[in-house]
Amino acid sequence: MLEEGYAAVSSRRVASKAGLKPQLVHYYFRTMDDLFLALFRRRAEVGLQRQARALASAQPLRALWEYSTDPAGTALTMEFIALASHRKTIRTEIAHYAERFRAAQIEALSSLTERYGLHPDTCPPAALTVLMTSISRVIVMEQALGMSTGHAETLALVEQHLHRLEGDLKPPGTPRTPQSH
Amino acid sequence: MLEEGYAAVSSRRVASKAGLKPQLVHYYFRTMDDLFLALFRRRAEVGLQRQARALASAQPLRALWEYSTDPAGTALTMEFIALASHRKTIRTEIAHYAERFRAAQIEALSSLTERYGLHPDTCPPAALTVLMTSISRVIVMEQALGMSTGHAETLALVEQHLHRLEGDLKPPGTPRTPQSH
DNA sequence: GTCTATAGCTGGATAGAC
DNA sequence: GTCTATCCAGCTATAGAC
Repeated sequence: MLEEGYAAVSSRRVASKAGLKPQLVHYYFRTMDDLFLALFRRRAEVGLQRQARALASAQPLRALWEYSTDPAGTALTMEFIALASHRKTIRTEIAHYAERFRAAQIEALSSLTERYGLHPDTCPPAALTVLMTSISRVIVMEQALGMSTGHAETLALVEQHLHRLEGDLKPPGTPRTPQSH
Repeated sequence: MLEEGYAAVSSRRVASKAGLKPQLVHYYFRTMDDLFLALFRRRAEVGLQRQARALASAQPLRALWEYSTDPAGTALTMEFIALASHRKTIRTEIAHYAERFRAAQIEALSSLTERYGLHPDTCPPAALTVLMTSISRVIVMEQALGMSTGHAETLALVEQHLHRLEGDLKPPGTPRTPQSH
């Protein structure tokens, strides 16, 4: 899917990669759409857990931002969205999971608004999640195409806000305030 | 392309829509990629002109926003991007035109910064174009999937900023200040 | 579960007549 | 420019043997 797109994923090629006969693919997944659905669900469940860990970390916004700027993950997600645009059953499934991702983000960010002193009118949590998703997705997508104009300025803007809300970037194990032992 | 995706565009189907034989498609465009390239270029040139008109209007930001939230246009662009992800020649061409679109936006917005009293540090024109592109593209994409969570809040945020910078939405023919004749 | 065999379709692209 | 003819390849999916 990553190298040649969803349309290049055939039962023959999948079987060949697995060292099996193409008919076995149809034995496990009757249609190719069934295979895509199974693949998407497994990926989405793992992703939901990773996102939950990110949102529970010491710097939730930074962790979320790093998670959403992963190039390989974004590329595969875009491929699934392209597929979903033309298959109703897959579209329904993707929309369902995407709403779960977003709901978890909104819930986590809502509990941060007072801690961070965010005015709900200036930028409600729901809008913040859409903003972060949009920016990361489009920049990663454009990078994959070889574009770069405006990226540095936009990333600087994001970093500026992240810094204001969560301070410097700290490695995962580092406590927010130095502790003596 | 819109209904079934770029992978469903074949010389046979194109010819059939045109009431001709498939071989004629190969006569005019040796390969299918040549056909996609020609289609993309024609669309891009028209788009550049439309964008230029939008940026030269009385409310450039609003006009740009309306232009970039067109569902059909966005869907087709996303289809070309999906195609470009897997064909080098098409990727190069799309990146080239996308940079031209962006450059025109940045140039137009740069001349607006002082008129609108925008601080270049708060939001440089280059970042503003990336922001508007990102938000519109992702929201339109999500709407196509049937998602809606967070859209209202985000659109309200955009409208709020558009209003601050360019006032109310006025129909194209309406002058910014009432004029007597 | 894994295989062989097979039906039936769709596709890109070229050669050469007119 | 448009056609006929053609090659060769790829694909999904099912039936049925072992």
